[in-house]
Order: sequence, then structure tokens, then C-alpha cells
Amino acid sequence: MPDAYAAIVEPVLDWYAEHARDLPWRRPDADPWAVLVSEFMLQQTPVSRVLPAYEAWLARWPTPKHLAAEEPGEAVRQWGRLGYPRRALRLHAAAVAITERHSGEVPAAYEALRALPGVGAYTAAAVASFAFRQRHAVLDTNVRRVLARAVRGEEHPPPSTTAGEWRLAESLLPAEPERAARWAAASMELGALVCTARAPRCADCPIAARCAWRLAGKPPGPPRRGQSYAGTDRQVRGLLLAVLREADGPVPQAALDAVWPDAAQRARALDGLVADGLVEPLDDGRYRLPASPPR
DNA sequence: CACTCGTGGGT
DNA sequence: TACCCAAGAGT
Repeated sequence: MPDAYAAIVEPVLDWYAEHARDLPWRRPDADPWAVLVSEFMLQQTPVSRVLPAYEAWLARWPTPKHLAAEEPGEAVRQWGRLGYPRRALRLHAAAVAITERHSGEVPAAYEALRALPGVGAYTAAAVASFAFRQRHAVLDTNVRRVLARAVRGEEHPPPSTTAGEWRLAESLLPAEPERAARWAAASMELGALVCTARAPRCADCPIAARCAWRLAGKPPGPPRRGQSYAGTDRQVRGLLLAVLREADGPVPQAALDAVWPDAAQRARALDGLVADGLVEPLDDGRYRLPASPPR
């Protein structure tokens, strides 16, 4: 494609300068720890629900060392109803690793970030880019959708990230690190605010004139199977963990039995929570949030 | 690679 | 109202 950079990157950067949201983790006082916390919370969770949880978390644990000194169960409790509570456990484990291996400072190197619990390719690139202003391809669901439409002419990106998507993202990366970091945030913001999954606002899009998908008449992509929830183990796990979160201390078996009628599924869900280290069984038959990290 | 893992708001 | 799906990671 001829000069995709000028056709895509520059208009999106200009658009971002006008339309960027004032999010707390983008402000100058957001240090690398704050950025890391925001990225954990934003994994599969909308911004609007993260905002209050982010503020409360950092008020309680302003540095990795503060969190590392706590029991992991306290992280799970503070996580509240953000969903996917294993993230809380991994964020706690990351704080421990940062304290032990990096003197309590969030590392700047991509590989060191990637080695932290709960930090995958996206989060490592995002923290290196947003907190340390480095040059990395930051490929989240928003960017993948923007590129799928604007460049590939398809409504949705593939189910899982492909090598081709990474190649494309890297080919568009501005040479200057600061500019690359701004592009990362800008392309995500465009996907979040304009090039949305459901009802894209093409009239407000800075690259609509060159968007391959729009120019092709917005052909609908193949149907994608939705994630079912009602009646699954995930729902039962959520109900069980909610009881433990809201209790002050250990909870008797009967309190957990009350949340779901199917005893077999209930047992399977509870076993899963124990296996994940989210719940600790006591010798007296009661259960509690974990007091010590799983080794 | 396919599957699992929470929760709640938007359409 | 019933879906759809949201700054993914780990297995």
C-alpha cells in the first residue's frame, strides 16, 4: 500500500490531539505503577467501570511495595466486582515480583515487563509505551479493529491476534518514540470512541476517506460466537467469590452452598477457585480469601 | 489453537 | 428484551 503512514497515522494523531479523553492514567502524575494498575484493570473491562476502582486502588496501595506487603486475598477483596478476579491475584504477584526483582520500581524494559505475572504482549507494550514513552507496537482489540477495517477492509479482526497483524502494526509505527507512544494511544482511542465494534461513527472518523471497509460498502463479517454466561461455571465462581469478598473472615460451607442449587457444579466451581489460588480451604471446613500466595 | 476466566452497560 | 462485548492472559 502506498504511504499508508501518511494516510492513516497522521490524521489519527491530529484527531487525537483534539478528542483525547482526560483519563487519570494519562495525566502527568500517573507514574508507571499507576499505568500498570490501569492496564490490569482495563483487560476486558470498560473504562467507565475501571475509573472508581483505579482511584481506590492507588489510594490504598500507592506503590508496588505497599501492595506486596498485603495478603493476596486483600487484593481480591479490593478488586470488587471488576470481573476476572484472577487479575487481582496476578497484580498482587506482579507487585511482589517488582519488589523482589526490581527494587520496588516498575521495570521499563519490555522483556522485564513481559516476565511479570499477568503481563502479556499487549500489557508489556502498553506500559513501555504509555509510562516510559518507548516505541512499541501496541495491539489491543481497538487497534486490531481499526486496522482490520481501514487496511484489510474487514469488519472484525481475526478471533486471535495473528503474526500478520503484528507485522502491519509495526510497519505503521512512527520512528520517533514519543510520536509512536502518542500513536499507540491515538489508535486505541479511535477504536474506543469512533471505530466501535457495534455502530461505528464513520461520519466522525478522520480516516473514513481511505477506510477500505467503508469504501467497500461496510460488508458484514462472519458471525462470531458470543460468550455465554448464564449457567456456566464462571457464573457460579462469581457467586461463590462474592460471598467470600463480602465476608470479614472465613465462611462456613453452608454459606457457599446457598448460592447455587446444583451441588456438582458448585463443587467444580469451588475446586476451580481453590486451584486458581483465589480461595483457601481451612482445616475446619470453612473457606477464605487467600492469606498467602500460592507457591 | 481453542478454551476458560466476571461483570455490567449499551443497543 | 436478548444479546453483544469490553485497553487480554494463561493453559
